[in-house]
Amino acid sequence: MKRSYTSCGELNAGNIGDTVTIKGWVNRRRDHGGLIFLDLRDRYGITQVVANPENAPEAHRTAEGVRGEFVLAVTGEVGRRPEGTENPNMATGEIEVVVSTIDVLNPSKTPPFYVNEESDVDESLRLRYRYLDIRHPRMQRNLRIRHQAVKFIRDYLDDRDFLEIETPIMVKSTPEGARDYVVPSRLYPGEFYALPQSPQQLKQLLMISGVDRYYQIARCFRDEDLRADRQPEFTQLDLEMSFVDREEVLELTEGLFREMFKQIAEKPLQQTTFPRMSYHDSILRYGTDKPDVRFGLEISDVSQVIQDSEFGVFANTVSSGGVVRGFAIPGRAEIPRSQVDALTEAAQGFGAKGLVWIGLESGENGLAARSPIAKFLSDGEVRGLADATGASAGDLMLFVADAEDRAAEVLGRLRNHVAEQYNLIDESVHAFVWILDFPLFEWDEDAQRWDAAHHPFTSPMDEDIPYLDSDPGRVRAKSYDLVLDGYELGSGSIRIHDRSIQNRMFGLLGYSEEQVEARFGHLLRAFEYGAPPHGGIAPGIDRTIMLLAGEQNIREVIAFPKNQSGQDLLMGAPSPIEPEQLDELHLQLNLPPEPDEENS
RNA sequence: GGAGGCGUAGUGUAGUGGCCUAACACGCUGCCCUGUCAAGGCAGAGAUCGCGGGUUCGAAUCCCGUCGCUUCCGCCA
Repeated sequence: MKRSYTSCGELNAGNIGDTVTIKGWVNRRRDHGGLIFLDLRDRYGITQVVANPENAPEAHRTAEGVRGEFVLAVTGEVGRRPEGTENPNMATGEIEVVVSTIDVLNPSKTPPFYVNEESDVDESLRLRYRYLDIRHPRMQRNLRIRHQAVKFIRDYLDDRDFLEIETPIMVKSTPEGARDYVVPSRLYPGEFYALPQSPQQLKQLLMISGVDRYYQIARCFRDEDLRADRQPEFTQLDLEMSFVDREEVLELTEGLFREMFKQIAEKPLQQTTFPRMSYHDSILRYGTDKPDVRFGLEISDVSQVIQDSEFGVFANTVSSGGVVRGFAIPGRAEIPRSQVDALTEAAQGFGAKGLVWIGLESGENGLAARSPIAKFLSDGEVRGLADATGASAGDLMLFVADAEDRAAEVLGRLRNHVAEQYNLIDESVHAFVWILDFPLFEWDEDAQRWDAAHHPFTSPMDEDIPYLDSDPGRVRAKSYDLVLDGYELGSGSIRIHDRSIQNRMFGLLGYSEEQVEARFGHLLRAFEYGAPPHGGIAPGIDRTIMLLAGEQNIREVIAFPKNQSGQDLLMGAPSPIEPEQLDELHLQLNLPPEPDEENS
């Protein structure tokens, strides 16, 4: 149904002569003593209103008392602005509403920050007054993009026979994974519901239920510390399909994201067919399982090249089982000392023992090295390093010698750091990439046992099943991560539907039969009644929208987010509850001691 | 839990040992002003420089502690 009044964005020259009523907030007021101009703002735009004391003395008197953010209903005739006073910067700049009456629907206090311009205001203040912050075009746009993306997802999946099904928010606590948020039970003293970390088990049950293609825009909860891309409650596109292999999940997901970005994103995709990379390759070439492939600086292993080097650090690292890896920065051979020091410091901050740099110059016999370790390097080694990293004269090579996983991590982070530092990221595109063939298990050093890398229902690759008992670290999973611009958007896998393999998984993870029964009994019983092969994925909605909107922080695409300390500054949560509420829930508080206030 | 950055009128910033009785812009209040659109002009109010302690003849400025925000590490099957 059309609204009964006119919005602030729709009037144009075609409406000249119409009598209209527009409603909205006062964006700006310009008082000329005689004429008063008011810019009225709503979601759809801004329209100039002019109050003339000669035509409408009463309305003019009202306009004198109006201030920013007052809510008005203005009635008047749409007029063409006088020759020479049109504003080409405004969508409605050809016209104005010549006031006959102004109705102040509500006054406003002076806002604590500017609503009529974008400025870099302290985020706590924005969050405390989020309802004012959301009046900004930036937030309006972000929330609109979010709506469009979610609507696109629903339409796309609806076209492909998916059913959207809601699963409970109050579920059962499982000690797996992240810390649970829990809800005390009034009816069962001492017992608790948990909020879902994801609807993982429920969607698998829906597959057994014959739903066959399920999705949900699912709210998930994890009681872990926050980051720029992590909130304690967040939204996933949770989806699952029956009778599919990995390829079908990848194709469905890839199609969805490709079309969604084509329709909504402002930037094109670097490649419309998402590149695929094994976990192993990603760690080797990018030092991370969520590579940003919008820039080069690819990492190479040069251990073979310098294993016999006279430079002891290199040779010794390799002979003791470590690696030497590095990458080249094009055109930076002449790097000043201060920048070398800064890079070294950064690398050490990432966990490196040190950083070797080699500037390549053209010399008499080909390449010459400018480096503190130049005197230890043969011409052949310099050439070998250049070949391995793809460097040529004028480029700067950086190397780290360490244990394999440490070297990979340091270089991965250094690669991102350098790209940012030297502006090497192609910000004009989005780059998706699939990371495949993750290991099924990770070794938990603290607990001295194998842990599920994804979750315990992830299927091993068929050809790796023989190594389940003999060499668990070698077993690859039928799992996959969708990565965009260096952010992990989501993970998925083909699940185990074979009870005997599931039992072997639990055995390897060190669960006793009692633990298995207590945690997963319901799911395993369901698997005994005809579970179809199935698999799915769960991309994060907030991160996707963040990247679609070009934001650096998911709080910018969430209407009412928590701050980094996990507080809702607008509502004031968390907060104490009444003793009566505690009693009803059979709870007693066991608070940490108050900090000593004697010295304050 | 750890590391870095930040904290000065309502907002954004300047000021890094005395010239600070803390400056500038916007906002706010009052007056003037009939074609502005970041309107303009004049006048004015508004800050115990996050908080506490210390060094010093003297601290927004240096030191110590503490609190808040933020980014990262740990954590996030």
